[in-house]
Amino acid sequence: MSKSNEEFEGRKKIEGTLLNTDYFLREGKAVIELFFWTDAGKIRIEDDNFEPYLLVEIKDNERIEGIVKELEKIRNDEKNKEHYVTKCEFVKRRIGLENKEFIKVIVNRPSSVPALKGIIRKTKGVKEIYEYDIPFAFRYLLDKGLSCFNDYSVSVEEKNERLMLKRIQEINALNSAERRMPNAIGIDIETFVSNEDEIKPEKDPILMISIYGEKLKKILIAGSGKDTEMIEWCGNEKAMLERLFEIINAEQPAIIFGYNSDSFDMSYIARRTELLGIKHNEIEFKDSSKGMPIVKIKGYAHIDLYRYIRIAGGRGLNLENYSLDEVANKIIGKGKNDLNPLELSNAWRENNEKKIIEFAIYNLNDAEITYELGERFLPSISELSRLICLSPEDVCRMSFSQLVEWYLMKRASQEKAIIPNKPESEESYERRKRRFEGAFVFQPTPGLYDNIVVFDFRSLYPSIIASHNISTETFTNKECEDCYTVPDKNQGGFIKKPTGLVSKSIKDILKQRREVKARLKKDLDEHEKSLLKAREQGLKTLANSMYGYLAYERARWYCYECARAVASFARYYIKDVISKANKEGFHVIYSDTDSIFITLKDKTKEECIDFVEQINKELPEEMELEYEGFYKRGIFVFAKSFDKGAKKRYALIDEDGDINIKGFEVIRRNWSEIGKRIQMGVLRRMLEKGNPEEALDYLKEEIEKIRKGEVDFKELEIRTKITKNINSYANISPHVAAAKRAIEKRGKIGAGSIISYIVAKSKTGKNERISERVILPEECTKDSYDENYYIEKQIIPAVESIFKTVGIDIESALKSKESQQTLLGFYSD
DNA sequence: TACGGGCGGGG
DNA sequence: GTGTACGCCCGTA
Repeated sequence: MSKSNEEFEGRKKIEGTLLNTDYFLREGKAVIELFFWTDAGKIRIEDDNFEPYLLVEIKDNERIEGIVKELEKIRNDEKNKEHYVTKCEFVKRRIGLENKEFIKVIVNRPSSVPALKGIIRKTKGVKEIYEYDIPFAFRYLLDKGLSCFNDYSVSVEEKNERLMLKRIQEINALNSAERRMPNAIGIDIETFVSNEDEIKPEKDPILMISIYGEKLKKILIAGSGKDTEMIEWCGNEKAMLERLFEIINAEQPAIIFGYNSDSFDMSYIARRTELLGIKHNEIEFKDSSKGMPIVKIKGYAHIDLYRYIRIAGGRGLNLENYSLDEVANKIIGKGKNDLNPLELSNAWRENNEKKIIEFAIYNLNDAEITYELGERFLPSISELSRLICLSPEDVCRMSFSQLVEWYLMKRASQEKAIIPNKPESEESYERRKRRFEGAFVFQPTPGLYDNIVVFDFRSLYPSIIASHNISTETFTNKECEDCYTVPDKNQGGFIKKPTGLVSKSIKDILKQRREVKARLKKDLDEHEKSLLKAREQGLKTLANSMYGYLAYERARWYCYECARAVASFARYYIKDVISKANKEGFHVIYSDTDSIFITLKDKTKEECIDFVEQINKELPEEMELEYEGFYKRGIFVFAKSFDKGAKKRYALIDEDGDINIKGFEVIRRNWSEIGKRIQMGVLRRMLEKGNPEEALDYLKEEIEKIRKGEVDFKELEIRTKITKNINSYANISPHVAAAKRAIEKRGKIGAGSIISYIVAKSKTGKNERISERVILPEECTKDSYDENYYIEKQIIPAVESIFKTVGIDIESALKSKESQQTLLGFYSD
């Protein structure tokens, strides 16, 4: 049928990106609503042609007609709500390895599923019920094979000014480069604070709200003043909130970004709106939880970046904490303005317009960095959303295990396999107690090594799952010929055919990832590149989370035997490589989980590469040992209080002089900069020339400088976070003492702020506790800081194990050269 | 050593 | 609403 014909029949076609879905009830019947982002903005389309259901497994040898008759009689009316079974249909599903017929029990409305599930389960002849806890909007996407952030062409019919869905079809033509990106805004609020320990919407009003979008930069203030292009003085809070809804309604952003906005901004706005009796049709908040709040806004994708970054997005970014300032600095290179938001209340009381405007700018800056963080993370969120078939506001609040689970639910649905039920809480509790042996770590012999080659298995755990058909339904305890047998004895095995759901999913993820990586090698524009990178990351996340998911006690596809087997295969393969390497005359110095470190000695790099090739010929198809790199030197240090090498604590230097450090605590906040710097300096000198004496000379020079007062005081600062009100600390630790001192000198310091202090010499000569000797950075002078504290408590511990590794006892080395100076035993704490 | 409870971010 | 985070740190028995 041609396009004009369709239009002639009262239909029209809309092309757009699916953003999210929801549903509501009209005359007791569920109506799905789909929100699309199109060239003309946001469009809402309804579909009232989808019914809620659950699946029933029938007991063997039961007469199916009799059961259907019973099921169709089920009715349970409560509190003005009627719940009943409308009809039954027969469907084929795979359960475990078996194909069976199930009864699809269709009910009158979504909430009838939980309302009736108990009665249905107890009906005579019913063995088990399934898929009774799948959210309705997700069920719709699954059954229709739709996914958020995909592009669709939709035929719609206009009915009572509503657009009703008639046909929907994916448009494959739009590749990532052409994909439209939805418009978004960032939001941030500032509130009045009457008591800093307890900020509640019941007593403290919102003072200002900032909205930041590509073309929108606005600060609304709940007071009176002179408007500017950016600042709108709304008179009072009620008018300000009404104005906020008006702006959002006019702007129609697809996405609203906030930072900690589930717990704070959005729930605060929702609560104040309620308290002030503001009527608004534009925005509907749905606080959908009892514990930690989740605020959903109907028709908008509200994304709380704090949650996303905390759970998923912030991995591997070396964040000290998840404050907006820290996160924004690390990710987009700019942070919050230097202003204490608590002081806004004072400015407000004093009606200090100039100061209030300063805070307004501060407020907008927060909305701006929130928006920019959102822009940065939207590709990952949208790609995960596409991959898993969930709305962006759902994926951004999920843990890795949940992401994996929803992905498997999608895959199961595509394969017409039954989605297993969640475990009861007792079952989860029992599962939690089960342990198994983890990864293999080779205890290194401490020392400095030359010419190190590192190999590692590419995606070791995922590739093991893929190549041994490890899946919940393929595990078997029986002896079988056509099986992958777990290397550890009496741990069963996995049948080779058919491919299990978990294994098949991961195989597919790995394949997709290889394809994306191949595409990324081509010359692409920035937009497409960022989307493909995000997809690649999303696939990696899913693949790497599968192993943990199998052992996760609340997983639907939980499989203790599978997780145990993955670890067992991993140990088997890595040990196999180690023994083969040793047999070939390589010297293995270290190995951890999926990597192997060898020293070349009389071998060449080429021989190493040949060795890897040989190993790969013998490995299963999905598995691969990779040549990771060559390092000209490496140091493996002693473990604290052990006479053996520490696992996971080493440093390597490559041929370009870049140092790769593992396990040295160089990034801890409560270490002074000087300790970190000297540790790094010592490591560098050891690794560059392989000469410990040079490192020792460097250390002595640095210690000499500390003694002479030739240090940058900034390097002496120790930073610790004040987590609660300063008066509620029972023990006065150094940072609390510092905070008290700072309050005396500079005024209030709230919970959550980071306090910096420096340890000073005793003034009385009595050697008091550190907490009695802390000073603030601005008080520090050449003579005031305690050089012995820094040398013994900050420098020595940082380098001690490094020197011990090369046979230098740092205490005696320093003592002998510093003649009279006794370094240790001097200090008691 | 096990566990129970609270916190994180936000103002 | 066909779904209820989670991992860490602290104090206490």
